[in-house]
Amino acid sequence: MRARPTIIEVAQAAGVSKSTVSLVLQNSPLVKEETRVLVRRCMADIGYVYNRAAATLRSSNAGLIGLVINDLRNPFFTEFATSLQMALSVRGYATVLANTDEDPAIQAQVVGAMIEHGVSALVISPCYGGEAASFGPLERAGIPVMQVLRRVSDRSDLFPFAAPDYPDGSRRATDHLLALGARRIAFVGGVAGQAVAAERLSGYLAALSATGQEPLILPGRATRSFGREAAALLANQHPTADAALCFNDLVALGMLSGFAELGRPVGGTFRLMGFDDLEDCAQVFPALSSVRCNIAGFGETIAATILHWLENRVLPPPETRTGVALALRASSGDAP
Amino acid sequence: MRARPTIIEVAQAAGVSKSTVSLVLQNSPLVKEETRVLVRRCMADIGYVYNRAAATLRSSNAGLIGLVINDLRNPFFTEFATSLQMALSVRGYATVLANTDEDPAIQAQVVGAMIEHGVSALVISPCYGGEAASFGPLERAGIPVMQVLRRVSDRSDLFPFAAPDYPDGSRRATDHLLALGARRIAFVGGVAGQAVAAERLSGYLAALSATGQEPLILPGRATRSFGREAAALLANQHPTADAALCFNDLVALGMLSGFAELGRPVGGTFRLMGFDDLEDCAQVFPALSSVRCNIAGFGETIAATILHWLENRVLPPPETRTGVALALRASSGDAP
DNA sequence: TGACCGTTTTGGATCGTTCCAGTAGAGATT
DNA sequence: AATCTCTACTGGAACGATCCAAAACGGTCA
Repeated sequence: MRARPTIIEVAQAAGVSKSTVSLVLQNSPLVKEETRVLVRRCMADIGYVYNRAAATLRSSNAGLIGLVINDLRNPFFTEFATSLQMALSVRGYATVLANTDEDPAIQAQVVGAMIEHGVSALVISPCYGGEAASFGPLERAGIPVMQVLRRVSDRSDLFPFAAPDYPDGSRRATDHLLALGARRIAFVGGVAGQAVAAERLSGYLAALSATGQEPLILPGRATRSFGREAAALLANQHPTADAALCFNDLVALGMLSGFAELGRPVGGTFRLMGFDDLEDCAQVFPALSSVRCNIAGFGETIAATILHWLENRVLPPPETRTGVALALRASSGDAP
Repeated sequence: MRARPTIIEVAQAAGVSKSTVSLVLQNSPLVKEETRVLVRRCMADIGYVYNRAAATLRSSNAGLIGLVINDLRNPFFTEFATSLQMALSVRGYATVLANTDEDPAIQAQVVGAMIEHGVSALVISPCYGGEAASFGPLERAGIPVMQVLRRVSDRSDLFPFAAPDYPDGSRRATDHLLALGARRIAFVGGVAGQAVAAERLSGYLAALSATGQEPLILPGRATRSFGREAAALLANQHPTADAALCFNDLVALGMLSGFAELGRPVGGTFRLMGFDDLEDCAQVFPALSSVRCNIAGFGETIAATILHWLENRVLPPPETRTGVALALRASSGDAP
């Protein structure tokens, strides 16, 4: 377990100065090709590894990006985190990840830790509540920060926001159900007062208001188990409902098993749609129609946006909406 | 966007030396309670934030733990990563996470990046292949490294291994199916030649060999879509099979929808069990029996183990197996 | 009073880079 | 021949903490 070699040792081995070695490390055009090759070979021979802590101290650019997620166990966020991390890795940045489990106190703590670690930028899918404790320190740190998937701080000038176009998605999903002849469409899941729930609900309400159909809203947690309960609730309390648009796929998948349990088929007399288009949707039976957010593509877009901001000082617009599409399958009733 | 204050400014404000401030930061018992309080207040007043890069440079302890995962989109690994990260966070460590998507080249690259960032220790659920490119640099870096969930490097002395007791789990699951009267049990999913598949298969084979029943093995990828195909395959090619133990829950969930598609009920004449006990198992219909690995608890155990190694230089045993339990539900046929 | 002791505090060296001002040397220009 | 320009390289001063040997302080004791 020897101490790892430094650029000074590399410099000695190559017979140049440490400054030259440093320039080689930065791929500076100032060094002759010949010396560059020589230095690179000496590094390999000696087993040199770059010490980023030292570089960071001097140049305050750690090559670290923070990623804070409110609920990593939810596949929607996992997919986002994974695609973002991999895109950053390709560009030479490492990702410090933290899950907050929707807890503002944990969020404040991990944001603080990330600032200490000198992350160059931060992407946050925030939890609701306790904005000041997290966004205050971030503002003081003066690093690029993007809010994604949810807007919690209203300082979109400082913390630009990006998300799929949720209202458009639910509007189109509702229109689709209406076009298939649904007369009573429920909106199931989503906690009142949360921004994402409000957005997804708004498209549903907009589409319904054009028809005169009364909304039927069953709010609840965005989980499979709530979906199951909701299936029973809907069957018992609202027998006239002939379709449901769910807050997200988890709720819809839960409803699907709830209906299976009740022995009630889905896709014929009752049409069901989810939201997010998780991988599972295509694999369950009957296959679940959903609103595709292309979350992997979204993750890559965010990676590009934040790095562009970081490297070229180009502030993104305060709000970015990415397009959504319908993924139509058997559960909404138009597949064979 | 002012530069952030340093301990020197804190020292001036508090009227002490920078050394004292440093001692306060390290919670050293050498400083008087009175001065500690004074210094802490000055830090808060000034808005001081700790600069870990500087501390790391001097003391080479970054408070960063690397976590490398072969397939983060799989909920099993997500659950592990999340619980590990949160446990580390509580202990004051930040987590640098990378997904390798089962690609040895990506793995080598991210491991290199983590070493550059000076992670103090690393936890890796490795991909198969390309051991040298990842474990060579790790050995040279001389940091604590644990292999979890999969053993790929056979240097268990250098890279201790920890995983749930897979063979025991599949043995007990198979015994359970046998006890319920299953006469022909298939093992579905898992790629031959991979260590985890071999282990999970071994318990199945061990349990069967005691009965004289012939094994029936349908190898395949550990995905929902393979599970769906396997359901059809089993129904068509092996009609005598009356039970299946799957390589993991994804395969079992896929089979469950495959059988639903075929109109064949599960839980009565055909018994199905998964492996891992993902959250979904309890929510699908019929609820899926599985082998519970308590992966959240496993994540916390690993956090404790690696930190104990790091902080107290106590090398963990070369192999650790954590207990598993059966989670019995309707799909194996003994629930009402 | 002065030597001694334990508790707190302190200045200066140090970690491994990057940055900056400057130098050496080769060729072009006057 | 002297000056200028350009390229390629260099030495030393940062960056902001930690570490260490030593000093300051207050109290005890002979």
